[in-house]
Amino acid sequence: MASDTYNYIKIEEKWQKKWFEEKIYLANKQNNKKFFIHFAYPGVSGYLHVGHMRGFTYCDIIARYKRMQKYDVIFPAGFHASGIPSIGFAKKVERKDNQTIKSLKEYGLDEKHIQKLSDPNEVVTYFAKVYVEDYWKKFGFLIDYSRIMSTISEGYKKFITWQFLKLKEKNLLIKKPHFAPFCPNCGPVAVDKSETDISKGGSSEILEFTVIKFIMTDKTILPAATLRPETIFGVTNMWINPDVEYIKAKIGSEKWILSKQAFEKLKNQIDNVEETNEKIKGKDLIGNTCKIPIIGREIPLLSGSFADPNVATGIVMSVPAHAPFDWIALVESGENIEPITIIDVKGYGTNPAKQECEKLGIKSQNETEKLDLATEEVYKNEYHKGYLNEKCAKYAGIKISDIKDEVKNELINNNHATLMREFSEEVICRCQTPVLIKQIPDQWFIKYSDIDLTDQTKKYSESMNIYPQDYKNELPGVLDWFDDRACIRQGSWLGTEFPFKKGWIIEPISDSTLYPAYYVISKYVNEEKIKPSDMTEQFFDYIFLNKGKSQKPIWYEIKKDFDYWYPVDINLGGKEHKTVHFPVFLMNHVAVMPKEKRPRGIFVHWWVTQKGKEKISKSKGGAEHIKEAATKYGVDSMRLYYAHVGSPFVDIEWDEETVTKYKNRLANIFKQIQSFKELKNQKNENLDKWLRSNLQRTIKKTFDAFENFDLRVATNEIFFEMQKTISWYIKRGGSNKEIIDSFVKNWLLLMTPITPHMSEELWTNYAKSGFISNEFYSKFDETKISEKDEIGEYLLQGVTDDISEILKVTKIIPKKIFIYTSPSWKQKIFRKAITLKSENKLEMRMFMKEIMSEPSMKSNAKQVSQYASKIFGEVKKLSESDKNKYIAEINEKDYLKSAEEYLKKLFSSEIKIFNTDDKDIYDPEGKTRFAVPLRPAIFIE
RNA sequence: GCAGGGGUACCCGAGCGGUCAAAGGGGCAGGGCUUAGGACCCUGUGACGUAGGUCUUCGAGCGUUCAAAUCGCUCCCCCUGCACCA
Repeated sequence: MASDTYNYIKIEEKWQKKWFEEKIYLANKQNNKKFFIHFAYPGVSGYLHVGHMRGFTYCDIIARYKRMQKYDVIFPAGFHASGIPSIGFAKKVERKDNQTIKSLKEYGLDEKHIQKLSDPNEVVTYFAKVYVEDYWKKFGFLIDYSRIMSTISEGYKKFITWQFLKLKEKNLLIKKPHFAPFCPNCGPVAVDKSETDISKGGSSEILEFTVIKFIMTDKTILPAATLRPETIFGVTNMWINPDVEYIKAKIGSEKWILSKQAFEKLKNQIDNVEETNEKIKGKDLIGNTCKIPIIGREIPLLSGSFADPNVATGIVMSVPAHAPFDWIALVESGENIEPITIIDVKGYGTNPAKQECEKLGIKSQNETEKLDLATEEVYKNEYHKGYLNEKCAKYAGIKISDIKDEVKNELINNNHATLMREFSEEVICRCQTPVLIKQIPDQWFIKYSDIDLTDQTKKYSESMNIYPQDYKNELPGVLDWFDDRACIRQGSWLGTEFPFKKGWIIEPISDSTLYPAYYVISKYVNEEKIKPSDMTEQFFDYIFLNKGKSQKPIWYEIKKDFDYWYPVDINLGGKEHKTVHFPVFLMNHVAVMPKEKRPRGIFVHWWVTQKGKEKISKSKGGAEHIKEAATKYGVDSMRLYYAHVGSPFVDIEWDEETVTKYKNRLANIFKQIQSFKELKNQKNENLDKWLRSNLQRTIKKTFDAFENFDLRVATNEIFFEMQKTISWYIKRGGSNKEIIDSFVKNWLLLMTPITPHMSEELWTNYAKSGFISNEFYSKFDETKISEKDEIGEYLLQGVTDDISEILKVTKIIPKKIFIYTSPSWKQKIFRKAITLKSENKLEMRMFMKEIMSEPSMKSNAKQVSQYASKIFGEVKKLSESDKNKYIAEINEKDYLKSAEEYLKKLFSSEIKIFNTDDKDIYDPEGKTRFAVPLRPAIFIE
């Protein structure tokens, strides 16, 4: 294979081997300025796909850029192994889940190894290796691999234990009852969109019903569950499903009638619940009456088939004036009951429910879809615009949005009601059992609602570098909204035992808030310079809080490290972390760490999705294995793809063809750079200076973009603009070895953070020694900027465009092209105007006077005044950069002459270049009069 | 309802007061290279135009400005989170 072919597989392997053998990734204290970057470590839940690599790649790009800017970069990584994912994975292996076994086999594991993975700890060990070897190293990441850690390691657990001791000290651990999803079979489960624990209902939410105790004549309680307790004043009747067999239960000292299903749920939520053997058919209840608590009004029990025994208590209170379901059921029942309107809303008459039903043409309680719509509409209007009316006694005149909780609390406080939690949709556990909501009487929480903590964090976040800006603006709101978080779980979870309650495990969000600090220590643990058993409270207090004294020399060494590297400069994570991980990351730092150790920056990136904005997933295809993709497209191509295909702050769609295009582009650049070797060395003063100048401008632009973590802009400059620039230079006939060399050298340096492997290869080809990854950037050199030559090329570009345009329109095949640059008097006038404008003194009368004061102008007064007035308006509109262009002293004729050969070739025509001031100009059509500065006149024959 | 983000040429997407008929891809059309190959290169791709021009366009409509895709207001539509919905 020829050396100029882009054999990315070989190249990537070769350089990774070298980097990792020489451990160039180690964080060293050398330059006295440091940069700490890390990504939100991944959970260990199985093989990752190409989407995950986006954020990791951003991190490596930034880290590599910073190290080339002479920062001591520390870029550590680890695994979030706590929680259930790895247990879930092990369980799947144990029960021989087809998908799982298949994927493991595809990855090349043998039976024996697969068997081992029924142990969660083995799962973590295995995937930790896959992540490091097959993902991170394959992508050439200069992660400090000496610091790799996992959240279930002994050392880490010590660290988390310490953190919770500190939280307790600060009174940020509190105890209160909690209601959590629970599977009777498997214990606690997490209900979230990823559905790791469950097989159905991931988007379900926990609703809080108020169960109002209606009293029957024999004192039995008829508990009606509602989300709108304030409507109690408008209740006209109850709905009982005639086809359901209800049961009687003892709740405390009370006797309740409710559905069997409701009872099963309540058993987990309320104490002293006991089933009796008594049952009663729904239809037997109908016809009885009961009393509304507080109000005492007596109401009938009617037949309502829509009362679902699976929802809440199975018994529904009827508010026909405000609930469309109730209204329609009432109409259908044929009962002569008058709805009671208790909420006045602008835009509604006396019966909002009826009104909405009529609007939507609802005729029957079976039209649930329409009824849901109507309900939503009524509620929306009432909640925001409604006031309780005079029928609501002391609550009259109060806005619904303000009253809701008040009514609820009064009912509860007077034992007229209680609460019941219920999922908004059915949730089924992985084991196929329905998930319930269970009360945990004294759950521990981290008190994120703490006002002082919240305020401090909000205030601090203002001083941080947060990307994108939108998130920075959003963050204070998120911090306010963030409520206490239950921080321990009981069940089969991996993690650290909670120091204040035996057998309970700290849950995974709470154990990953301060973890970047542990990267400083993990190195010493990995190297066995300190044993987890030595990592006591005093140890961490000393390292992190500067409390107490160093008890061993190694303590001092670690502390020096911590003080050098900490705080975090950038914590980078996907948008899913915006409302969970990042807020707790900040709040814990603010709560526990000294002020100067608080994080300095957060970078949020969006996702890689599949076509149609679907979240990438294996079942829907497109989730290419990272290892395969790396072979298919090349790692550098993928890095370039991530960096360039979209802004970091939008979702991008994974598209194989697009990745292929990037691969081709890289191959082109690779070949192009190789081809420069064959150029003959030849100078071309103007052009050379132009290239040199352009290079510096690009460097400036690229650095600026990188400094703002504007990776896409930087990448665009490097891989698109720079290629255009050098192509133009070559096309124009540029061939100066020294200049090209310097351009290429800088180009390769700039490319390195994004496509490090290719850069290394070309760097060696260019007979440079050492790793380009270890090189430093040279500073932007303003002295190499040559405005004149930049303008010259701008002029030339304009001339060629104009000629092309003329040729296109006239369809002439040119024999001779005449170019006339503008006469000096026009240039003078133009410059004059610009100067005056810059001084803010451009005014017509003065302008003319000043021009005419020159004798040479007077002799040409007519043309001069014509031109001056024409230019007057134009100059007023000029932008700053245009002004610079026009004011520069450039000999247009000479510049164009230097490009004569190029023009000749380009148009296959003879080229004649004149200045309008020249004598004996050939100008049969008097085109010279059109010549203006930087816009020569053209005549073609 | 609250909060946030959007609507840009055939498509994806950048731009976010003048350098914008609007980057960059892709698609399409033509040409080149060639073992005429889905690789690569060049040209074109709003309309009109036999001289470098003119006209119309950045969801819709008003407005601010010498100047608006870019700023303000109103409206329509899409997405995300939260709230809410027996």
